Amino acid sequence: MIRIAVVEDDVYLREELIHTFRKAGYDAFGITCFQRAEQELMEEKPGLAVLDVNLPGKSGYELCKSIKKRCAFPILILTARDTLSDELMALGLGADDFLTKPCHPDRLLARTERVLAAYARMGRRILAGALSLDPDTYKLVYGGSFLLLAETEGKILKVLMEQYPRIVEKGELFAAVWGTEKFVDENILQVNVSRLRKNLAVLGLAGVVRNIRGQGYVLEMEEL
Amino acid sequence: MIRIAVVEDDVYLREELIHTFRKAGYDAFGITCFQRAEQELMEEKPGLAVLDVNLPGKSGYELCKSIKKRCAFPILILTARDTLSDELMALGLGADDFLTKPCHPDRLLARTERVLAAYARMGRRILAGALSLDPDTYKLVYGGSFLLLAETEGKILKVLMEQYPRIVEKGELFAAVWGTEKFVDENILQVNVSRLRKNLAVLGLAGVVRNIRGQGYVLEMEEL
DNA sequence: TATTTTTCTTACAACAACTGTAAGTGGCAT
DNA sequence: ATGCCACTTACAGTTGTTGTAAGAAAAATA
Repeated sequence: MIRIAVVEDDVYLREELIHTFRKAGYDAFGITCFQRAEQELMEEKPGLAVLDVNLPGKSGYELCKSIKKRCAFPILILTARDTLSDELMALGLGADDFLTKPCHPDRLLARTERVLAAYARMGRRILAGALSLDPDTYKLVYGGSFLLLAETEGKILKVLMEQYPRIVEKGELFAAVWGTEKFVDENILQVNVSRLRKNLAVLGLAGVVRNIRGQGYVLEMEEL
Repeated sequence: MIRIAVVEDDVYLREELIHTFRKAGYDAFGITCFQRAEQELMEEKPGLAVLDVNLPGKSGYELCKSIKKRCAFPILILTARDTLSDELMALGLGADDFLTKPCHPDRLLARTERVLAAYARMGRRILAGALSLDPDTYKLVYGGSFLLLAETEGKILKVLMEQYPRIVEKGELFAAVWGTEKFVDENILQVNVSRLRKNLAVLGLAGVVRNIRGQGYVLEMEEL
């Protein structure tokens, strides 16, 4: 069953949204601790998130922006204000759709289904900055062109993207790629990072995989 | 430059839309012959199509539906009526977004960019019925699961999907897959079709690739 | 039913791509 | 200046993909 996170401070509206989703067969749940909303969303990894932009504390727009930088699930923005600039702002932040309160259940569900169908059809992807990686084929899409990575290189990049923008220790990489913390040969990682870098350079992504001496590897990108 | 097709019967609105797109750096053009709109769209293969649903003759909804069955470009529905049922209908037909007239240029461009970004990010795909194929990796997505095809099998399926629901002659397949009409060994096609079928069966797609004795192969699907 | 044509299936060997090993070079830090 | 860490290139084993070959099954024709 598809899980949907509802981030909304108004109790009544939140429960109504959750109820609407549950009746339609989704596994909806509310997030009430807005300080930890981002963290919770990244841990839960729902199939979709509905996000009120008028949250107390951190702006919902900020939340949307920082989630979209590295999340793989779609986000529906919900707002009371119905101005064009709000809508443009939301879409500019990478939201997948924009709905105004009050919102008819049928409209909510229609938009939800459309977004989910689009995501399902393209298959799941891992996003980090402007990079988009298919975790099954290791096809990396960036700025209109793409690159097909070999399995090992793809796995390394996948971990780096999932953890972006964190530094990933070499032990973690060994665990994720070869299934063991205890790396027999330190060199094999370097060989594959080297190959990965050479391939990324073709896309104009030279210098993106950086080594932090004694710590591990990071993805480093300026652009969104 | 990205090409945008505008299908709208009102001259003024059409020119205004085209002008808005051109000013934003798109290569927009109008389609006026609505009888041939579908055919023209399939030939032109624009990067996006804006479609008025209140066209003379064939309903815009019908047009959207039949295009979406086998097109790979996004469609924006434009309508004068602003009822919920119109919107639900449009989204149900597979439209990528829904806008009401009159539409502010900024909103139009924002929605356009969002849809194009989504398509660019997922990379181009070939659609036929409920099947979605990545023509670079030959990853086939269907109903929540997926399958990675080998190159030759993928090429065959790609041609069948591109031509869906037409029957494809064996000569065409040889031309597209091996680059020659004159097939040295008739058998190699059968071998690969056989392998393709076996793989498709895993996804529950047994019987989808059909042979028409003496003519060629077709995709046959009931569902959307 | 017998015969011919077309299509389908399985096994096998050549080939290409990917992976890890090995060995040596380069760069950073104390 | 020395030692450690990171990088690069070449090579060989392994894996998966491709086309060939040969025979079985199915459909049309007589």
